[in-house]
Amino acid sequence: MKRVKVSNNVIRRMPRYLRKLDELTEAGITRISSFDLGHQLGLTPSQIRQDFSCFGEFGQQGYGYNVAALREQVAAILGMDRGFHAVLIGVGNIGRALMENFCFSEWGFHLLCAFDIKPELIGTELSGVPIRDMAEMERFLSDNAVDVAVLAVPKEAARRVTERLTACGIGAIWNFTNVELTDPNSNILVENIHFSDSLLSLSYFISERKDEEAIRAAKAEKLAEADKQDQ
Amino acid sequence: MKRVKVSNNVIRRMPRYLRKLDELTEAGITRISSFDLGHQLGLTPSQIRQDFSCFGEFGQQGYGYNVAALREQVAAILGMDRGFHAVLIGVGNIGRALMENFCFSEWGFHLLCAFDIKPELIGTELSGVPIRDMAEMERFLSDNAVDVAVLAVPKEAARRVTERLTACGIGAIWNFTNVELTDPNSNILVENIHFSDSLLSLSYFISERKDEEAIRAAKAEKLAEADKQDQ
DNA sequence: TAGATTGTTAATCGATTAACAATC
DNA sequence: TAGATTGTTAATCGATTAACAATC
Repeated sequence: MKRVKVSNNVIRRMPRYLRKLDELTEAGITRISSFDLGHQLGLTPSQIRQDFSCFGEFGQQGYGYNVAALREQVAAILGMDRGFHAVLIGVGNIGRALMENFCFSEWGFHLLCAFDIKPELIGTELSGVPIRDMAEMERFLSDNAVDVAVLAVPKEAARRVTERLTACGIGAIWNFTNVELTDPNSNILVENIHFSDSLLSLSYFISERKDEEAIRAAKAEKLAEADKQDQ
Repeated sequence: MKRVKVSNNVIRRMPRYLRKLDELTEAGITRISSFDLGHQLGLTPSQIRQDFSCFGEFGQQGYGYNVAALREQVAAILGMDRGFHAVLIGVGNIGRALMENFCFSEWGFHLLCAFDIKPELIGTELSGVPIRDMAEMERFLSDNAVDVAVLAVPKEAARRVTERLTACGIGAIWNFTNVELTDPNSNILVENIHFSDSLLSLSYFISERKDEEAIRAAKAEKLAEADKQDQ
């Protein structure tokens, strides 16, 4: 597989391709053209072909793409076959929801264990994943090759825990706290799930639409009034 | 406030500005230049100024931006002062986590109620929010002005519930299911929280970095070998 | 006033789209 | 073979960056 520098936009589209390809597989569809795939995702055929061509030649002239083969290629591009190791920090509501509902292995990850400070949780298991004492985190991280720390601690603890993780030399953080961890000096990879950013973007779009509707309504009313005066 | 067509990228940066401005406020900082703000967010001063200039003139030559005033402008841009109404569909782990931990009102939203099908939940409250029977959803939506449905049902139910919501004429969905709801025919606003997309993007970046490291290591080894043969 | 910093126009850069030869 | 559709090159479009006059 090619690995040239690929733009962020392309990379962010890859998981969507994966999801769509899985959906097609489930629907029993075995081949698809860039035209149809683009149509289903709201993208142009050109973009589909450009995106995949960043990584190799996965299609066939006159045929299109084989769904199963393309799915495997996308999975490989995303690193789903690498078996990365993750640990979860913080077994609050979000942490528990992740352990109980989010299937790490479906995406190629192994969740080794979780950490928390609550004594009643320490030593127990959830969905087969052991919960350890937060105090043992450093030791565990030095004894085990861990690729990602899933950060699900309360807001107030976010920075302190991040410092500890950085000190351990962790390479990546999947950040569920509403704290901006991005640090220009650090080269740790941070991927954020910012619920509030997402909701506020939606809030913007709803506002925009309401304003547009209000303008349309005002125009319509003005028109109706003008009509009435004309008569 | 201006409301010209603003690009998606600009809008997605607004919530980050809001967060940073809140952080500055908490730290007691009352003014900031585009240079400093950009530095703290990893953006150029030009971009900061361009972004805000989409909505008006919020700064002052020779001074910069007043943190509190800018924060209020950004909040208004995002529609945080509009008091949008939301309902939650599905009180599983994610739904419960949202009710217990996510402060809708902090972002200007009112969570009116939640819906579920489990009899033991119906009629109870969580964080002061009543849980109703899913069967009453249509009636509730026609009796109340609801701007957003927060979709947190199991994967299998996602499409069916979306159809019901669309039939009710709901304007926006905040989608926590791992299902691609985007429908080219519908003009419903959909904002996705796709955990797996986020993790897979991170997976890509980790893979990329590991590959780069492997290449570097291979080069170093080759060099060392060449050196040994030279001696 | 002098220094700082904005808002905006112009220049650059990068991403998307279109076009088409290659070929299954 | 003819039709379909790729991969890639060139053209277009849009977003970011740089520059600078305006002005606090």
